[in-house]
Amino acid sequence: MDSDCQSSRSSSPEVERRESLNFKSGPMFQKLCAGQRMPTRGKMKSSRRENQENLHELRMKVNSRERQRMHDLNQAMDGLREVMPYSYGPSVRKLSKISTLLLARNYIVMLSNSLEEMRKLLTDAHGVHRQPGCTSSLNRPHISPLPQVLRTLPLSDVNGYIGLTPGVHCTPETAPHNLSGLLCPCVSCQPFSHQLARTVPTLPFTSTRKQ
DNA sequence: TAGGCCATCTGGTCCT
DNA sequence: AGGACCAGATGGCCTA
Repeated sequence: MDSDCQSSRSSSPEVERRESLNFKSGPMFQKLCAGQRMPTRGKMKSSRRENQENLHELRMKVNSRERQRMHDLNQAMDGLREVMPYSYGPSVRKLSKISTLLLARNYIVMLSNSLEEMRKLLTDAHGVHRQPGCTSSLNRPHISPLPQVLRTLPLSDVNGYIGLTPGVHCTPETAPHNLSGLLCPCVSCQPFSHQLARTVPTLPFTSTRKQ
């Protein structure tokens, strides 16, 4: 293989099997072969075989690049998982891709809010007046700006920080839910958040679990 | 066993 | 022309 497989499942056997079995019966191969001009009878066999080999080689090259591209994408996804406060711990299953993206989004929102609160506190502390046009909210409940600490906390504490507790059951009637200025991940507030519940059972999103 | 997640292949489209 | 990107299809693995 031209690259190491980063996933838990080895890709090599699958790749070899598919590339050897599928290609020559595949639609692309058949189409391309059908489109070839027939050489003179004497050279027909060797020429056709050459074409097939070239096409096969080309296909293998394209497949390999695509595989590498997806591996790079997965590596980036792993990098994202590493900086998420939820994603480590022996008892926590690896986040799915969709869960990673949704949680990352919420995490960014959370950090942004923390930053805004921090700015507000600093502004208040130093008696600096707001600039015209500043939209920082004044009536939002206080959020402790402790993202560094957050990363070392147990999951339950993190949940508490972002306003989610096990036992909170969101309903469509009460949406949008107030999570201290954060985006609630329940199905009522976010269309795709239900996937979190299924893939991350240790997170307190069980109220959105699909039955 | 059904459904979710994933890796891979493939063909099309866009870009350089 | 060749490579990157994308989305659909397919099949394997895993879990509830």
